[in-house]
Amino acid sequence: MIHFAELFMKIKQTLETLIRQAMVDAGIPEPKPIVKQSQRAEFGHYQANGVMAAAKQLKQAPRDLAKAILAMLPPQPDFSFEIAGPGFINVRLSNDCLSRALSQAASTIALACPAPRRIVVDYSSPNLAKEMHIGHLRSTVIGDTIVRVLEHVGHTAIRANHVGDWGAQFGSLLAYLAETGHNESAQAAALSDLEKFYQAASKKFKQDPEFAETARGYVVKLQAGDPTLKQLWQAFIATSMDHGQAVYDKLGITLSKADAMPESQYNDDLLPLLDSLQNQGLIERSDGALCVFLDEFKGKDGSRLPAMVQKSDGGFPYLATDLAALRYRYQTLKADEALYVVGASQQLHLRQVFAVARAADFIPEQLTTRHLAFGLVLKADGTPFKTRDGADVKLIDVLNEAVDRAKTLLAARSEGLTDEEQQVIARVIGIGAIKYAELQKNRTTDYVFDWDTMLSFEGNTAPYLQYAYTRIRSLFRKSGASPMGPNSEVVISTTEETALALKNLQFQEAIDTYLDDYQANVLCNYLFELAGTFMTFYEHCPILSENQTLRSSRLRLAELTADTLKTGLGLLGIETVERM
RNA sequence: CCGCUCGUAGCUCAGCUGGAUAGAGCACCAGGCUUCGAACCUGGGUGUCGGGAGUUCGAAUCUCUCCGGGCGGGCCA
Repeated sequence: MIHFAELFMKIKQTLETLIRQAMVDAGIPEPKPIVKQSQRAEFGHYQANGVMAAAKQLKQAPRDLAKAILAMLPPQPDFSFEIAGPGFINVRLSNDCLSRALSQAASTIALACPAPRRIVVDYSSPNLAKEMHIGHLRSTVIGDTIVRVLEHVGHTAIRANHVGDWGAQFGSLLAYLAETGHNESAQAAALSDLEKFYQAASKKFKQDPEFAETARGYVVKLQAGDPTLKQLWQAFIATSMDHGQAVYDKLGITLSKADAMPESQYNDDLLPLLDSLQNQGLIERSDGALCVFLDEFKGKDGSRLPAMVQKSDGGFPYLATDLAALRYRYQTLKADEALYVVGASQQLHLRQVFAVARAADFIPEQLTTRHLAFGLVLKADGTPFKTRDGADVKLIDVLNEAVDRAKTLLAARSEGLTDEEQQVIARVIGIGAIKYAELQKNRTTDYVFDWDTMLSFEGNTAPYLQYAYTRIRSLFRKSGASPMGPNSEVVISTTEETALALKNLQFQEAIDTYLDDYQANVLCNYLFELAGTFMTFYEHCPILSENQTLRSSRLRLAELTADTLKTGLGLLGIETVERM
């Protein structure tokens, strides 16, 4: 008999353990059961694929070995096993087992994490002095999902917003303002004005070598602590941070100003860091700059790839800052793990950061570092997402458009909603659609941003999931039923009920799979399947017209589904509404 | 030239610690609302899994090679 309190939503693990033991008992030295959810209903609910490989090793007939393994299993009233094909073991859970698992389930909330870790998640990381643009969407949304899930399963997630407040871009901005006499007005300027200055400045930086030289001088002056420049700079930062927070609030991102760990905060660490590298003999002067050359970045032809830690003019490139930041994550934040939600274009850079930090012993072996890369945001025609004149699309404009579009669609479909309700619902749907469209695709590839797809309200979209949720809520409104609660009985007789019960019980497995590689599409697909399974159940299984036992059982099944949907969407940072 | 990454249905994408007949959504076609919300459900798929070779009982998945796209490769970040 299975102890549900322990195995609830850990079906796969339970089977894995069970079958592994049976394989050992059947004389297999190092068994790999390879338990997976079955792809087809005819192959049961789960299948173990490991018998064939083991049979090969032992030089036995696979089906005979499968039979021997099953013979080693203690009696299993909850599972039925079947040998199929060349030697698969197909497993089916009994309806009674599913029913008991659900009846004893307090909710679909995950179990406590057995080994909590401190995990720093670097995400969003906008450059200050500019408005946030569409390019910041991916890191922000992907990263926010990661911290939500980590916290959900009991880890300590430390949000790290590595905002760019300190570098050459500020040098050219300050130089430009000084040259054009805009210093006074810039002090009080809105961010959009600052951005214009910034664009003009970076254009000049590229075209005018003399100006570029001046700009670099300003960086050095700023880094040396020039009071006038510093005051101006602080005004820029404050304006930018306000803007950033407004975008986060609108997008429903859990970042706050307190999570900002700006580049400038590592300013005082850079020289000591350089010293440390020097003392360890890792530094080499090359063309006037200080570089670290590691063997692992050597080309086949012997060419060496430098990791530059100080420029020839004495300034520090971002590698130096990122090294200091990584060391800070270990020394000060006491991280067990550092995740970087940063674009794929930074792959080489981050590999260098990790490698140099390890070579210099800034971080210990057991601290795991991971670059969670993602691709670009493209338009439907496959070109980068820019305005017609090639400028970055402002993130706040995208969010507003999403809400506007959702409101239009809502007005055409919904009845009986007040303007105020429509406003709220349009925000939840519009923002949810953007986030879901982003998360639903594989993180690593480029992503096509398409309004019509994400807001079509059909197919694998946030509105479909939100709609499934409102249907369940409506059921409870309609019936006047009070919440069923954890101990209400679930009876399962139809295939639709079996499917829905099983799906609900697989929530934790979806989360586990997500945590392997932080691919949110795993969670999205799970929720989409859950919603689809519910819709099928809903169409085929009458609820309110049934007798008391069946009625409350099915209401409970619906309620559990609503809980799972709401929790799951919540992990993706997507809200639900009672009606839409 | 070197490195990383991707190439799966008309389109957007899953599947990749090797497993059964490669799956979804969109679009398209045909059905289903006097009954719990039809933003839904049911049925309809002849795909060189970029090409080739290799490893294996078995390859979309692993290895090699070629082709094609994207992104990187010392003084921007």
